[in-house]
Order: sequence, then structure tokens, then C-alpha cells
Amino acid sequence: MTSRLPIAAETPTPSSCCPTRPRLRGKAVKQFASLFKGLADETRLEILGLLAAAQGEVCACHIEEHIKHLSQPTISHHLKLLREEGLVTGERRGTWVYYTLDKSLLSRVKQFVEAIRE
Amino acid sequence: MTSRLPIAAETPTPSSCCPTRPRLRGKAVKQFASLFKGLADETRLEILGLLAAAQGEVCACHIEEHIKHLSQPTISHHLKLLREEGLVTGERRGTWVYYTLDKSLLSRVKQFVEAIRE
DNA sequence: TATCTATATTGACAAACATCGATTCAAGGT
DNA sequence: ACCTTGAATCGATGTTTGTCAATATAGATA
Repeated sequence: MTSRLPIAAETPTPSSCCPTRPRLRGKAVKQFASLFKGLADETRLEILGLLAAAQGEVCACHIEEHIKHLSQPTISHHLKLLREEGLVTGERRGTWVYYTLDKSLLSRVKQFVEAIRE
Repeated sequence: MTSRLPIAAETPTPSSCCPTRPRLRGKAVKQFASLFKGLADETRLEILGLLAAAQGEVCACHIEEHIKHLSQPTISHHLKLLREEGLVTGERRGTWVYYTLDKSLLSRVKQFVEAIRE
């Protein structure tokens, strides 16, 4: 009977190791998950990297030109997802559509850093 | 012939609107996409939020306790993905396995912010 | 050894996603 | 009107992903 203490004699209790309130809850979890889903694709990151470097508008034709290994419909599809997620905006002028990085991208990512860091 | 200039008379040329070098390329794109895939799930974000708030170890049993709407194998699966992505570390002590948030999470996210911001 | 508990693994399945070819839509030029 | 070009949409397809029930593994206790 209890000749020696096991490595972890005590069952871990919530009071011993668990936070009362997690740092990501409810709506925030959904919003960040949605944001990161938008960022969780190589093609979309390439597009964002292009727009960030341009510091302004880039027309869809140039985006397609840079991402040469994918078809036009595929890139259009990714642009749509980025628009819906609010990470870019697209404006049609004449024949062309010009895309711009939305500032909300950086602010939302920074919000995540703050939420985790507390 | 050319009675008046159309809204966008000139075809957008790379030199007019395109950056010479995008801000996310090659390996960096892959690494960030992999990171964001790890973050692109509500359950995994909840787990990370728990670990962040705990500021230390949390045993798997408490994680499962907090995320009550999912089965134990499902949570174990997410913990595995987080481990493989280097976002958490797990250490077995006796019967229990204790998880900790890896510091690399914040640094990697901040790297992304810097890359986009230039 | 046998047994109990905590965690991980396996196998199956449905839903979500990335991709493409074909088509459509929008706008300008002839 | 017609044609041309840039971009979006549609429909189909193969892959990835989240989930669970069942089972296996690791470690402690008896």
C-alpha cells in the first residue's frame, strides 16, 4: 500500500492547472478560424504577397500572370474567397478589375497575437 | 478614331502596377500556408486559447473536458496536428499527457505580419 | 498477471476544398 | 451589330479534412 509515490500521484484538477477563462471563445474563435481558413492556401498567400508588395492596385490579369501554374478560373475563385473574407477589394474599371489588399488583414492578425499573448 | 479616351485606355503593364518581387515566395509561402492550416479550425483555436490562458501545462483530460461537444479521439487528433505543426508540445508524465503552447506560434505569426508589412 | 484509466491509433464516412474545361458575362473596339 | 478580350460562373472531379466508433497502447494499481 502506497510504498512510494508514483510520478503523478494526484489527478490533475482544474484548479491546479486549468484557466478559468480561455483566451479565445465563442465569436472570436469563429472569426479567427474564418480568417485563417482564408490564409491557409499557398495560392492565396501568393496573391496577398503580390498585393502587399504593390502597395496599391494590381489588376487580375497580372495576378494570373504571376501564378502561371494555375488556370484563370482557379485564380478567380481564390480572389472571390479573398474578397468574401474581406482580405482584398476588387474594383472594375473598364475591362480590367483591380485588386487591393485590405488593411483589415494585418489588424486582424495582430488582434490574434494580442488575444494569445493576452 | 480615338474621339475620346476610354476609362482605361492603357493595358495595365507590369511596370505600371506590378511589383518586381512579391513579399511571399517559395518556401515562405509553404511555411505560412502550413501554419495557417494548423490555425484554420475552431477546435484547434480553442485548444490554443486554453493553453495560452494557462500559461503552462494543461493535461489532455482537461482539454477534453472543456471541449465537451467532441469525442476524445477527435481532440486527440487535433492535438496531434498541433504537435506536428510545432504549435504545442506534449509531455507524458505517468498516466497523463501535459500540453504546452509553443512559443514559436506567436513568433511565426508575427513574421507573417512583418512579411506583409514589408 | 490481471485490471483499470488516460491517451493514441485505425478505419470508415461525409463534407469541404482546390482544380479544371466549358460557358457566360461585361466592356470596348471595329 | 459584331467581334475581341478580361474576368466570373458553372459543373464535374479528385483530394483533403473533421468526425466518430472501435480498438490498441501506455502506465499505474492491486
